[in-house]
Amino acid sequence: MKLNRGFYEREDVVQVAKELIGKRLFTRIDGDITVGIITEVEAYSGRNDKACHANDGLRTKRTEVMYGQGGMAYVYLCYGIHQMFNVVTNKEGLADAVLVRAIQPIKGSNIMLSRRKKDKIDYKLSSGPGILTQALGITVVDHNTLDLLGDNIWIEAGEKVSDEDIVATTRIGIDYAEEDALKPWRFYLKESKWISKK
DNA sequence: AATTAGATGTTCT
DNA sequence: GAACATCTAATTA
Repeated sequence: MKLNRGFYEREDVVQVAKELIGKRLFTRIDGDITVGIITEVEAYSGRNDKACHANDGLRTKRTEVMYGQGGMAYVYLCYGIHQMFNVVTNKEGLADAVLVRAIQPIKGSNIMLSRRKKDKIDYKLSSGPGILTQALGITVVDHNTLDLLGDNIWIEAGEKVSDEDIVATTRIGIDYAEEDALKPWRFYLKESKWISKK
């Protein structure tokens, strides 16, 4: 069962981010379906969060998707090389998003291996924001602004995860965000090996 | 094991 | 022109 619109449209991004841990992320590209369990995420808020691209009402071509309704995909290019996949949350006009940073492959790992040009299945296959998109075949041109209730990319419920199994810590790569860099808005599965960084 | 350099496009100064 | 929600391979210890 796909997660419904109401899941994404809730007000508290941090809560949505935490609940995305353990969910299953699907992509279907040219008929090939690949699936991974979400093991690591970060929350970004459009208000009072200097780390967010759309902080303080900043509206550009790139950030426009985040102002749309919850449940859309925000994919952007980072450092000119890596594509990053985010889930847009909150209602229209409020630019919040959750960055998916790592997944554990559960279906189509052979396809992921060939997309990543690897021959071994380990955490380097899909743990890290720039490489999980490679593994799942997510790109800016194909997936930015797509609806996660559609048939190309979507999220379904998975195993139940309790709060004690989730670690909350600071986000990565956002030192420029001053005091907001200290927010414990990164979440990951405590016992999982599929984590970009402990 | 830890650090460094290089790749490279979009956005903002 | 600088900074950036990063990854990899090469170098140093």
